[in-house]
Amino acid sequence: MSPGAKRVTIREVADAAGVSQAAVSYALRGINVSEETQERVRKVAEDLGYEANPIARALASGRTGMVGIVGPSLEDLWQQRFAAEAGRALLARDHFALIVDAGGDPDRQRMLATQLRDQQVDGLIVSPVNPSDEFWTEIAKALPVVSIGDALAGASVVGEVLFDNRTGVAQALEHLHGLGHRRIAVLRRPGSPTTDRPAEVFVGDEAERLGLDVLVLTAPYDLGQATAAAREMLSSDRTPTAAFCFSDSIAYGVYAAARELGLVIPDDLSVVGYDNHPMSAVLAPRLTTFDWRSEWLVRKAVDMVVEAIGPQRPQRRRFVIEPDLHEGGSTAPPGSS
Amino acid sequence: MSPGAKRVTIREVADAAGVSQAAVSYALRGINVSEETQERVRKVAEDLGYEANPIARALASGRTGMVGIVGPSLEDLWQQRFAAEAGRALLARDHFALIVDAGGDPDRQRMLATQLRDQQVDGLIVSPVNPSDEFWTEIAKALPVVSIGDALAGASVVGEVLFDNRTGVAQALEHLHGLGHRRIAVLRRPGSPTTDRPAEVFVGDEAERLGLDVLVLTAPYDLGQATAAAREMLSSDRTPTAAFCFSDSIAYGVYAAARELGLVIPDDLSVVGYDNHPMSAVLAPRLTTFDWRSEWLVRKAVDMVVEAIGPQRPQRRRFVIEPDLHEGGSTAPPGSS
DNA sequence: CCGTTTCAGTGAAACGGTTCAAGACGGCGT
DNA sequence: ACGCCGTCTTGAACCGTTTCACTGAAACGG
Repeated sequence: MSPGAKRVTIREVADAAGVSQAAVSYALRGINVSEETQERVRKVAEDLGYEANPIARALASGRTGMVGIVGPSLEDLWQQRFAAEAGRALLARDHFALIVDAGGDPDRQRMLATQLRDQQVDGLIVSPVNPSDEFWTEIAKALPVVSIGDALAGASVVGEVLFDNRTGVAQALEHLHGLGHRRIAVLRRPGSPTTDRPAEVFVGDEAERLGLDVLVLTAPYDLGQATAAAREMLSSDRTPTAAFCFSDSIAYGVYAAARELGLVIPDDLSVVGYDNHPMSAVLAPRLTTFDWRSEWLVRKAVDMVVEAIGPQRPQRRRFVIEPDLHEGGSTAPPGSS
Repeated sequence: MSPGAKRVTIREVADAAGVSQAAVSYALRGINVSEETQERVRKVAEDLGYEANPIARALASGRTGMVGIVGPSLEDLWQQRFAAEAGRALLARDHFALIVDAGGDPDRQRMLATQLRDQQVDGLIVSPVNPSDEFWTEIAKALPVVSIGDALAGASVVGEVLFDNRTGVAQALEHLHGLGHRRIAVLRRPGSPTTDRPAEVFVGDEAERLGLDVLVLTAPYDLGQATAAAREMLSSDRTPTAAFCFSDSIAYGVYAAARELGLVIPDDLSVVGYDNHPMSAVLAPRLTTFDWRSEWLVRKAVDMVVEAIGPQRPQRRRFVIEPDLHEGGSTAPPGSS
C-alpha cells in the first residue's frame, strides 16, 4: 500500500448524505436522481473532499480515460512536438495520454500497441511505421484507432488524418528539379522496407518522371546518427547537389554534417525538409520544408478518438492534408557558390 | 463496453487448469505454489492467451504501474526530450509514463500533480516551476516523489537530482565577464516570481560580485514567443552585448531574433544556453551551453522512483550534478565585428 | 507414534466504483 | 377505492484481480 492517507470512498459519502451509494454515483454524474438529491450529495462530497477513484471506475465501467499514442520514434523532434500537443489536447478533453516510443521498429510498434490495448486504453492514435501491416486491422477491431500520416491497410479505423504524400513528394522534387538539381539524395526514415511507405514509393515514380538521379538513403531520427548518415552521404564520390529529407530532424542532421565538412547551404547543397518544425525557422538559412498544419491535425486526431470513445457510433472520417511548401533559404540552384 | 472481444479472465484459466483462481494468481507471479503447478498454470494461461487485466490488478493491489511526469512546460525542447527519454526508461522498467504539461504555470502544475495523484499513479517525477511551494511537501506524503533540478522546499521526497545552479550561473557569467561583457541580458523562464527559483536568485549575487549590469527578462518557452521577447530585448535603446538564457529553447529564440535583426552571433551578440540540447550543436555557430548529463539524470530519476515504488523502504537519495560548460562558437568578446 | 512446523492450495473478502432489476411513493384517471 | 404509471431511490450483483485466513497433508524431531 502506498504511504498515502486513505481516500474518501463513495460509501462514506453515501452514509454522510444519508443515501445509497448508487444514488451518490448517479448524483455526481447528474443522472437518475432528483435535483435536490444531486445538490445535497454534491455538497457532502465536496465537504468530504471526495474524488472518485479512476481505477475503480475504470474496472466497473470499462473506460479508463486513457488514450495511447504510438508514433514511430520520439527521437524525431516533430513527433516529440506532436506527442506533447496531443497530450495537452487530450487532457483538455479529460483524457490522459500514454505515449510510447517505437524506436522506428515496426515490430516494437506492434508490441507496444498490443501492450497499450492490454493496458485498457480507450483508444489509440497511431502514426504507423509500417502502414501495410495487417496487424492494424486486428487491433482496430478491439478499440477505436485514429491513424496519422498514412492510411492503414484495409483497417476499419475510426478516423484518419492523412498527408497527401504524393503531392508532397512531387512538389519537393519538382522544386529541386526546377532549380536545376539532377542528382538528389533522398533521406528516408528508418523502419520498414522502402516499399511499405507510400511516400517513399512515390519518390521512385516522380524521379522517373522528372528524369532525376535519385539516391535513397536511410537516416535514423536520432540527431547524432542522422548527422553521421549525412556525413557519409556527403563524403561519397559523386555527392548529390540536393537532399530531400523525410523529416526535419533528418534535415538538421544534414545541416550539421554540411557545416562539419565546410559545405555551405544552399550554395553547395540544397536541403528540403518535411515537417516544418519550429526549429526550421531558427536555422540559418531557414529550412525549406512542408507544413502539414500540425496543430489542426493534432486537434482533429484527438477529437476523432475522443468522439469514438463516446457512446454513439461514430461515422468513420478521413481528412487529407495538402502539403504547403514553405520556402526557406536552404534551396538554390546547384553550384551557385 | 468497448467493441473488443471479451478477454480471458483468471477464472477461466483456473477452471481450465483445475486449480483455484488464487493459485493461478500466485502461480503466474511465481510465489506460494509448487514448481509443477506454476508450470501447468503457465502453460494453460499461454494456451488461452491470458493477459492479466492491469486495471483489476491495480484496484486490488493498489499499484497502477504508472508514473507521472510533470515538468514546467513541454514547449521546451529539452523537456520534450526529457519526457520522451523518461517514458522510454520507465517502459523498460515495466511502467507507463503519464506526461503532463504545466505550461509554465505553478498553479496549473499543482493542479496537474493533484490530478495525477487522483489518477493513482505510483510515483511522480517533478521538475518544479516553483520549488518553494509548500504543496510539494503535501503531495510527497501521499506518494514517492523524485525531484529534478531544484530541491523541493522542506519536502521529504524520495529522491532528488539537482543541478548545481549556483556554479552554473557563476560559470556562465564569469565566462561572459571574462570575454569582456559588462551589459548582459538574462532570459529567465516563465512561471513563478524570480525569487522562487534559486538559479535566478544566484544571478543577482553573481552580477553584483562581478560588477555586471544585468537585465533580467522573462521569455516563454514557446519558440515564437521567445523570439518575440528576444526581438524586444535587442531593439531596446541600450542593447546588451550578451544573453544568458535559462534554457536552450530560449537561446534558439535569440538566434532567430538576431538573424531577423541582422545581428551576427557572436560578433554582435554572445549567447549562452543552459541545457545542451542536441540542436545546439546543429546551429551555426554552435551554442555555448551547459551539459547536465541528461541521459544519466533521466535514468537516475527513473531508477529512484521505480525503486521507491517497490516494497522495501527506500532511503532518501540526492544527487547534485555539476555543470559542464560546452563552449560553442556563440560567445566572443563584445563588438568584435 | 505423536505433536509441531512447513508447504500447497483454497475459498472468500477485499478494492471502489457502475449498473441493473426491483421497490417505494405519489399522482392520475376511471 | 383501485389500478397504473412515472419518478426516485435502493440493494445487490458485477468488473477481474490480490491477498488474508485457513485447511489438509506431508515432513520433521524426539
